Amino acid sequence: MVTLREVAERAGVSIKTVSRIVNNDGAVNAKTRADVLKHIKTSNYVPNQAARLMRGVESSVYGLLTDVVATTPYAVDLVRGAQSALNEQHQTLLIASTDGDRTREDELWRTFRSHRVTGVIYAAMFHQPHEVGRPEFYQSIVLANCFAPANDRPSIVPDDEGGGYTQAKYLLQHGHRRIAIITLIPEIEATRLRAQGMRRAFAEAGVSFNADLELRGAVGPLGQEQLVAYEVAQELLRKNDRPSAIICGNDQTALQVFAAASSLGLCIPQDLSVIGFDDLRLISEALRPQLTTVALPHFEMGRMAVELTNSAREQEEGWAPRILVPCPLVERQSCRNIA
Amino acid sequence: MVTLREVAERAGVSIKTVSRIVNNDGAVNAKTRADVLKHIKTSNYVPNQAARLMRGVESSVYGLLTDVVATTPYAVDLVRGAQSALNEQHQTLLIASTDGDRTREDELWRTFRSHRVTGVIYAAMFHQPHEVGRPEFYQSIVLANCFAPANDRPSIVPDDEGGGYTQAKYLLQHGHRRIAIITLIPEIEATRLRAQGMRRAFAEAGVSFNADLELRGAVGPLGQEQLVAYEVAQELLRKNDRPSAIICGNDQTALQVFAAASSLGLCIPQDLSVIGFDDLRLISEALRPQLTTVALPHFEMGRMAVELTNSAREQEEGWAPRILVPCPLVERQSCRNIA
DNA sequence: TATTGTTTTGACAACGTTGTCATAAGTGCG
DNA sequence: CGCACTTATGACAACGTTGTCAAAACAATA
Repeated sequence: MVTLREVAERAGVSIKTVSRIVNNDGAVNAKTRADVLKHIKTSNYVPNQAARLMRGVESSVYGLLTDVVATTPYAVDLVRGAQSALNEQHQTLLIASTDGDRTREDELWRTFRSHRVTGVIYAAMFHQPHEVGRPEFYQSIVLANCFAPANDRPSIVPDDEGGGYTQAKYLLQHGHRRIAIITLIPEIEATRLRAQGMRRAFAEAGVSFNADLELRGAVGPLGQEQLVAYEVAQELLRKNDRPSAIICGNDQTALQVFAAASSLGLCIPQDLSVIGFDDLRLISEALRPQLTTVALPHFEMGRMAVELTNSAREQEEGWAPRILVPCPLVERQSCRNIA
Repeated sequence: MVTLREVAERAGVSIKTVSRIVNNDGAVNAKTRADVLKHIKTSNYVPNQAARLMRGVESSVYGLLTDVVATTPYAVDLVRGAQSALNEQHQTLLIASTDGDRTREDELWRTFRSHRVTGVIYAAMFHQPHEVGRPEFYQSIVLANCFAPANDRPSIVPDDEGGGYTQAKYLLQHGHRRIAIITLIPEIEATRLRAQGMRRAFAEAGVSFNADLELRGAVGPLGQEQLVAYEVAQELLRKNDRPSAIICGNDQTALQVFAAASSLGLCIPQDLSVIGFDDLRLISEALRPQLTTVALPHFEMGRMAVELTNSAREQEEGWAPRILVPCPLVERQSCRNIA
């Protein structure tokens, strides 16, 4: 691998001069610069980051630590968002996954530290509390899609309460009164928050909330849950007083509701309105009719996490903002007005 | 950040002794080791990878360079597969995405080089040829889901021909004769290869292949194509001599075929058999009936890419294997026997 | 005890870069 | 020409680690 020294020898100048040119730093004679640049090109010189790091220059690498998030398609947008923000700073991303294993998590914190990464984003699959392994290691840790129980780490989470509110309000505004809800598993924070938001919307609209119509669309332990939305929806829709609309915990659930409806000869949105959550375009845009849903802004969360990492570094001990990212409505064709 | 020197001072030994203990290298007195280990623990010492790298130790980082693959849910499994293989070697993964921009790609090759990554996996979104930017830089580049036009780089690609064969053969074996095909866009290698495989299956079964039933399910430029499978399927299924089965280019297409069928009151699999491609479980397992499909083994490809990277390093110039990963059938409930 | 062999330890250089400081070369002015 | 000042360049140390080699400590043997 070509080094500064070699380039310097070939160009007949000192190492330092080449260094200056590579880093655009300090005054260099235009003629010298042009000449050295030529040699840099032809010799394919690339600076050695390790050597720079040793001199105390800040590493140009960020770490992304995930639990099982990398297993899910949701992750993609978060990573993409982070990358997009990092590109602008000419930084790259070191990624690793704990697979939910605490020992492995500790190990990975050490690995990141040994690489002297500039900052770390810890992203969780589910919006839930998470205690960071060794908080003393870093200034710049940001939690994404989860938060520190003691609120001593900056975090960035979706506004699930607002998302639930948006779902319910949208249907209420369209004249629906008999609205069923098919939820995610109750263990996760999102489920509780969204239910809260929905209740707020119902209350605002002066519509009484019918708890009988709130059903679980997934069962089983967190991370290995099974979708039962199809069966749940079928049961709901077979009733005489079937709901005119269904709020889904995610777009996959909505997909199953679509299937259940068509199995009973019901048309969407004529006979039933359906609203999803996540905006997994793979599903929401492929469905016919296309799915009206509330977007979980993973891309934005990834971007913001990086930005927050930068400011986290300068922040005072103990002060830890929790940023709520709004979940916007994405209106398509799966809901109708029944006013 | 604590250094070897500091630990050595506290423990009252030389730097080298601590180094030996950290690396489990060379003979150290048991008593000394125990004592030093204690100091390593309490001082939270973590070795500085940059300094190691400078001494010529091989970097413990691999690079994953993608075109737009990180944008797609398919990517997730590839990354996961790569990570799974790397975990076993205590290596981590540096990732970056070119977004299809050639200049950026060159830049990223340089970035990876400056980090002295051990090997690089270049993963493409579509199975297609790709000329690696600066082949002279690395020994250990492996292409995943794409291949070098000159065949001078090892690559690892799905066996699309076999996948197409599997799809067609499965339906033929189940007694179907009138089989429609809804393809991906023709620009990608996969489309051509799968068609080839299907023809082989038809020929083997002695069934004549009806080109009229082969239709495009997506239109538009590569990377921004639009799904029109719903409309295409509706048209197909309205005909008097409608097919008894449809082969889909991916699971999203199958999703649209499901929707088209139910819009016409047709039941799957009673009235129509559907087989997908990819096995995006998000879709294939959520659909009702669950989707019979052919899996695109991204996880395996990621794993194998890493392994191939290791052997690529020792390989001779010019010799470049192209490894085909089989695409296995995943049998679920969307096809029926009409024998 | 002297000798040999083995185990354990440490001094020192080197990796490639950048910051500090000094020197050399060039420029303008009285 | 001498002086101050600016611009351009280089010598050298330092970052934290590991490989090389030598020395020290200890054990075993004659």
